Amino acid sequence: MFIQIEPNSDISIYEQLTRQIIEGIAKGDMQPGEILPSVRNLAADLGVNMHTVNKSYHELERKGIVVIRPKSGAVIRPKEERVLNAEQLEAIERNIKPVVAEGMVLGATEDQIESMMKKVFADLQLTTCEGL
Amino acid sequence: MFIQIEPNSDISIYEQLTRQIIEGIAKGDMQPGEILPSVRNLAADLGVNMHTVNKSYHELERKGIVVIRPKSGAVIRPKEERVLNAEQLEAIERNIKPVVAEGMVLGATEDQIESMMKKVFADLQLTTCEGL
DNA sequence: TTTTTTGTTATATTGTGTATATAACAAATT
DNA sequence: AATTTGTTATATACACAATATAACAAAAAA
Repeated sequence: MFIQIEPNSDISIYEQLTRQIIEGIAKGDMQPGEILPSVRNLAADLGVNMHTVNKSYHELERKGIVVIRPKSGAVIRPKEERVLNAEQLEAIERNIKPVVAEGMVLGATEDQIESMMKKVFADLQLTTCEGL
Repeated sequence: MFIQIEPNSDISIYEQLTRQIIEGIAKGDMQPGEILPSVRNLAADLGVNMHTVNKSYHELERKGIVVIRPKSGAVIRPKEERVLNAEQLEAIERNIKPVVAEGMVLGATEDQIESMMKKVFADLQLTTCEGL
């Protein structure tokens, strides 16, 4: 995995880790069904504490992205299981709202925000090759 | 102003305040050029500390949404001054990225995310009446 | 079946950020 | 002249982030 932690970021380490793992899955760097590195191994690789990685994995489980098998590992949920329920849809909308509002107030048009979204979407899905 | 603070939220008070002020401006509840309530008044209204409100106002200034005139007040920047610079565009994109990535991994399609964005956009711009 | 690795749990410490409280200051406003 | 304003300073309490160490029991590997 290609994860880069910035210790002096205003984003906490476990949050940086969580985001980068999510982006990694989105990009296809990590396939559904795969097991994430053990908390001890990844912690050693990144030079952070075991518990910080563990916290990130549990955050991913809370979001419904991985399933933690006790004493075994964190498995990326297969695509079949990724059916958006109402709760998750609301969570996404709750996340989008402040971002869009801030963009609007700063003077961005709907088109600008939409094209930004599409750009991000395209960047992430570049290596996924959905249709194959 | 119609601001509601949830003390037991996982979002900090000054962050809740910042978001709701931004949404208020987006909706048109507060017009550009208007002066935000004094930190002491708003703090008293909401039942929070003066410094918490002050922190929120400075966060709004950092984002480029208000201008603080020392010993006077925080003024909502007029629309004419709202020209998105490169830095702000990057900030918006940086905010959008993790939200879109999470949505994708949870199984949302580009269309789903796009329509969610448009819904949020429409809700916020409902009372703005741009063209009048 | 040993040995190793695994996540889990517990305790403790350090540092940072949030939020509050109180007070005083000087400039702006009334 | 009196009040209100943001600013600055100090102090306290609390929660969270991150680390360190240790021990445990189950899973995986030898």
